[in-house]
Amino acid sequence: MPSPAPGLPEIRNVILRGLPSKDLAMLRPHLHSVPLVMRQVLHAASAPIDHVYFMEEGLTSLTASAGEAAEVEVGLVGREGLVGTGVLLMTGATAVHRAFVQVPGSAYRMQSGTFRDALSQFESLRDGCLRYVHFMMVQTAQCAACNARHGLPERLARWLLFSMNRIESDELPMTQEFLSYMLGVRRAGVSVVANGLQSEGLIRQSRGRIILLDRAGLEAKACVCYRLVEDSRARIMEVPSEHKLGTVQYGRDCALSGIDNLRS
Amino acid sequence: MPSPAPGLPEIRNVILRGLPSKDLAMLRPHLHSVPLVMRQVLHAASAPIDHVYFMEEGLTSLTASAGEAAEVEVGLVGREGLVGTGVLLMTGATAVHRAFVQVPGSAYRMQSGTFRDALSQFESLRDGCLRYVHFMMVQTAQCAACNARHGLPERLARWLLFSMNRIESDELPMTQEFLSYMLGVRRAGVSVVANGLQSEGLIRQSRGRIILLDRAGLEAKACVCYRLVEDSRARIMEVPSEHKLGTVQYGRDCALSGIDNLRS
DNA sequence: GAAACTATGTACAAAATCGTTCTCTATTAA
DNA sequence: TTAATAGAGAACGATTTTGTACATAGTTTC
Repeated sequence: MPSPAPGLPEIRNVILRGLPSKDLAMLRPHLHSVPLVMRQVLHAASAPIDHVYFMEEGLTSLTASAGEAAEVEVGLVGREGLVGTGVLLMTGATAVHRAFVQVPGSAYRMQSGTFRDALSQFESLRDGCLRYVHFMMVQTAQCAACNARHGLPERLARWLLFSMNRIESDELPMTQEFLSYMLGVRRAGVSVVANGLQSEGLIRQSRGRIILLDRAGLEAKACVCYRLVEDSRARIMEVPSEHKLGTVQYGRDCALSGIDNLRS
Repeated sequence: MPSPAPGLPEIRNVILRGLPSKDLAMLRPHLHSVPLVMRQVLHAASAPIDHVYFMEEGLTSLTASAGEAAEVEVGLVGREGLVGTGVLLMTGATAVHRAFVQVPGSAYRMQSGTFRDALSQFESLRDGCLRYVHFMMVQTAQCAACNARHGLPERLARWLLFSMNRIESDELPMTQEFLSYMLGVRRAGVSVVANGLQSEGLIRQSRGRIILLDRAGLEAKACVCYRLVEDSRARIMEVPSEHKLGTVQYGRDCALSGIDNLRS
């Protein structure tokens, strides 16, 4: 990891890290670091988006409504991304989805108006954000295909791996109840499948926590969607311009911190 | 319908119609009208996109791969849209999906390089296209949610209505085989459900053709997803600037041509 | 007009998922 | 310490979807 500029906290967000330092310096005064607390709603569905959030840590979930009290997840945002993409795409945009915090963390927040001004001024920012929109489309589309064709075990494995990659941890603070909600299935169904994974030694669960024990094993359980989306992320988001700050590739050959003392 | 400028064919594409006539005139030399033939592939998955297509007539389907010979539809493009959105979002973009022609028609084609140049020159074009990307995200996300939560009958009804709206016709040239492919389900399943709809008098089928008999009835069968996506399309794509050319709102209260002589 | 092909209708057992309900246990609150 | 609550495991039949197979009816080809 490169050390931060003196006096300034290090930036972890992949989009911001991809900006030329000159541009970043000019944007900096408008980026306010805010904590993200559990269940916090960053924007509601069909409501105006008043801030965008460059994720620094934690995990945010985007959901679409499938009728009465049935929300299904259509995207996950970690430090590679931005919550509030609607602002990029349309003046006075109201949100397509609901965005809420799944795993607490922090983000750099910017007012939507300021963000729009910044977009027209900085090509680097525009490029980085549009690139991220591209990735989000891949993610959502693959989610659609996966929901149509793949069984619960494969989808659950995919979701666990993808989420853990987003927060760069082998431990996921998440109840089965919530998981079922995100996948659009029954809670009891998740219970059965998760137990299967546990008895195969791939994960370990305890009330509201899921711990990865065997990454390779879980990847073998997941459907191709996992690999497709992760590879897309690497291709789309890990651009040459980020080289100067170093690159992180998770999920392929990068050992995550702490994986060893969790094994067994 | 407004009459076209003398000597020029009328433009039907919603994005192009939304452009100021001055901008459109400058783009015109780079827009080449091309026919779209059945099953034509406009771009393959993970291949470079060399042209973008502003749809004029017909229907193009975007699919994502869910493994071995399993493609699932994640979006439909009619004359409201553009095929090749990847070019907007990323320099040297390779396609996320496969795009192929479901219902023959025509489009205005433009070279990707030219399109990129045009985007940086014309704010109106950039706005219109990004707006469309926004709608595509809504569509794909709703598809993901729908695939997760809703049963085959609802999804089939949704698909039929949405497709017919896209081509502005009550008749859809489409086999059950193909339908099943798009929805990611068994062909026999579609057969049973479609028969149900037919015996309820909502549609009529004959080899490779589906005819809408009772729009209101079919809308009642469809899940909320249909309404959500159509409403989004109206909100996002039917912008004030299109007023000067007249606006079309399908699916809500607009009687489609020929609906009467098909009834009964 | 016969043959070949394509699209559709139908059937049946196997599997997956669902909705529901009931425990049991770990954690939290009083 | 006790009571209340939330998370997880398990069981039930009901429903949906699957995989597979075969029959029938339009359509095209020769």
